[in-house]
Amino acid sequence: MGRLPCCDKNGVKKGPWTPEEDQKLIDYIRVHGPSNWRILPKNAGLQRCGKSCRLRWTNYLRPDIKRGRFSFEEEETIIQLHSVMGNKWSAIAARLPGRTDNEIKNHWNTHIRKRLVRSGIDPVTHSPRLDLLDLSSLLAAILNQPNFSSVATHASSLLNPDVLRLASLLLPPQQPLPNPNTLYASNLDQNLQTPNTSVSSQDTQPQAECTTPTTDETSYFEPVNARLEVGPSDVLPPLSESLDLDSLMSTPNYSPQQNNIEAEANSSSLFDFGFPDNITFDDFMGLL
DNA sequence: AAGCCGATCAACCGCAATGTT
DNA sequence: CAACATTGCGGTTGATCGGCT
Repeated sequence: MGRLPCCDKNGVKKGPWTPEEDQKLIDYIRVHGPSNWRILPKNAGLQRCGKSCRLRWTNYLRPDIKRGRFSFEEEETIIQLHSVMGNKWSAIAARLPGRTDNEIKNHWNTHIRKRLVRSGIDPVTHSPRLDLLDLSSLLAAILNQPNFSSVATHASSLLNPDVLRLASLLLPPQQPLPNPNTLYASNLDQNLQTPNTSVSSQDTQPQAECTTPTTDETSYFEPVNARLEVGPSDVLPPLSESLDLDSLMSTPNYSPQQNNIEAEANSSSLFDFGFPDNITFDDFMGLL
């Protein structure tokens, strides 16, 4: 079917709104309510398209809009909801009173997504991106430290355990990995459960322990025998796929069906540790 | 001081969904 | 039921600002 333009382009102003225009829109809606956006600009004395008026109202002028920095709780909620809903910004906004879909979308694209990428988490699948790091150089740098044990302990609180485990796989043969079971012998006694076995990047389940310092640290260095049974090709997609920069930085179409209920639960635990109320998400990520 | 560059976010565009005649 | 109107949504753009050289 044919579509008429949403408004007559002639004589319709575009670009940033002036305070006078804002006031006209507010005054009109205060009296008549937000309805029939097509005739609203004409009745309100605005040289604007109805669509522009609606956007200005819903995204900026509405009295119930909360502005300012996103709190950590809000950001965590966004991450959790995005892991389940994907780019359904309006649905996410519906769960965050006072925030608009546009605001959440902008915040995701400019802050959250970049930081997830930087910390090795795929912002689309919310699972660790093992392909983002120069793993062998990372691990070599760690191993070259005089006090490897302390460095590893520190790094383990920052890095995805799967990344470290994979790094051990990718190490050149001339750099034998110190026996992790010795390094973490004291911890093994407390961690008798079955270690993680799969680090497939195609596994869409978020790795909850990724940034959680309190989880199974011994899994970073699970028994060598187990690691030797798989090779890098078993845990990484082909390079042509994994190193596509566009795919890293873009947010492609996303199917919520890819994730199951467990993904929702796990994603929420991504940042599931004690967090002071007076620190923001920005502050937290700046520490990493 | 000027120019460059990246980050941010308000606003726009196009399409899909929904409502109305 | 088709045609059209309206609204909602997500992706993208571009103006602006601050930091850096």
